[in-house]
Amino acid sequence: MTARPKAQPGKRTNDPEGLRKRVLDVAEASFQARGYHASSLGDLMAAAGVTGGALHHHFPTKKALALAVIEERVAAAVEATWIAPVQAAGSTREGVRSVFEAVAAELEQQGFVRGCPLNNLAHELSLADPDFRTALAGIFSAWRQAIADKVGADQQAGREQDTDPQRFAALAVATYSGAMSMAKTTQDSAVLRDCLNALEQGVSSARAKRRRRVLRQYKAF
Amino acid sequence: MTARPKAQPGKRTNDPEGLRKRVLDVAEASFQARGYHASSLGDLMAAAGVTGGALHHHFPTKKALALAVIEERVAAAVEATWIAPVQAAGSTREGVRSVFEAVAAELEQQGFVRGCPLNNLAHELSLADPDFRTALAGIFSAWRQAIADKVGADQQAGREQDTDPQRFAALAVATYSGAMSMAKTTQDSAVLRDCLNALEQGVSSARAKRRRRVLRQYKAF
DNA sequence: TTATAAACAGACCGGTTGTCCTGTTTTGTC
DNA sequence: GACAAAACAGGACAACCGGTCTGTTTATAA
Repeated sequence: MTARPKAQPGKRTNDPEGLRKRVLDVAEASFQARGYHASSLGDLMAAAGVTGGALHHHFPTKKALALAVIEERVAAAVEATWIAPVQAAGSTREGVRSVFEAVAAELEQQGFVRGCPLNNLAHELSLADPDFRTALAGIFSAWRQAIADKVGADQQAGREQDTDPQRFAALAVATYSGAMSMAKTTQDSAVLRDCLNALEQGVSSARAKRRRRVLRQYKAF
Repeated sequence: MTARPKAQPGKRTNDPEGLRKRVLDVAEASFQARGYHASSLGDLMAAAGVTGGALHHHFPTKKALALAVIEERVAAAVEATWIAPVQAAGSTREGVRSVFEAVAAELEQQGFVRGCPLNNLAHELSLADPDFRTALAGIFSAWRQAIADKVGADQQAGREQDTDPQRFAALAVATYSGAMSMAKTTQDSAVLRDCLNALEQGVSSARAKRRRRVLRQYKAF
């Protein structure tokens, strides 16, 4: 009865990749639901079924863990939720609409709004540490650029001629971010549809504006 | 040498209102810059020059302090920054434009983006506590309603006939919130102007759309 | 097998946090 | 001036946090 080797002696199996994934899963969920500062490493260890030694082996500090969550998980979430669907869509407008509707539908099905992972962490960590801010800003930049590129592709196809790609991309990202912020606070996803409709009314009427302008040019000749 | 009455004996002056104001000032600034969880009461006490007993007398818990900051300071900031200027403006569009430009100019002058007080706290606290969420949601609601009412006033003056007040208000609030989020993360206020320009292009061309529609009606006759 | 490093376990520690508590001083009221 | 309540001072404390440390087990390669 000198040394008690845990429950069963000698039944451990090293699985560094699996353990790392488990930790990231738990951290991503907890950061999303409770935020960075409100998530203690003790809670994460318990939720992931991981000891302190193992956690420290993979992520030396809490900051390193958060940085991994941002770079691997949050960036991937933005890529999967926004960038890929927009790129795959027939047009920027269709892409934006499909994302808004998909997210709204998902929120309504869940009945609970956790908010945008990127914006959640961005608000809490952007001013806390330059490394956090840089990582988060990079994701925002990629997100916005993907939409701007899509507008550019539309324009090369003869559409959206009087839409400024960068400006529209900023508007789309900002509208979604802000709508998710309101949806999270009010716990009501309806604001997403309101914003989408208002956004589309403006964008679609931009086409009308262009037609009228072209019409005037023809008249002028 | 039994009891040592601080530095100078008997030179205290009670100033409950002033002390309370000082605490709220410091808390508002710290919550804005570092967030709720990252702001310790010890830091706030030191910054405000207040002892633990005095702080506890006015704000029994940290939550009570945060609730006071939200209800008294954040709500007032939204009122002063957004609601009052929009109500005072000649039109909704002018009001929104003036607010965006005023904030952008202020940020450029400061050279630093701290973000929107309401959104900062909303992201961190909405899911943390129902009382927080309710208080924050109320501010969002008042903000949005003020803009919607202004659109309604425009419509009674014969303008913005095909603009949905609630939808446009949601879009304006969301765009600003999201733009501030990006500006904070990138530490660049330019995105505010991008969003404003994109927003105005959409909104102003909505007028064009209506004119065209009216024109068609006349042609039809 | 044996050497070697990676992977993991688990206790430990200094510092911090929010809150509470007791006591003292000031203020208002009769 | 007496008295009660409000305002304030400041220490104490238990819980918790993140990080470190030592030691053990597992995998890898020679």
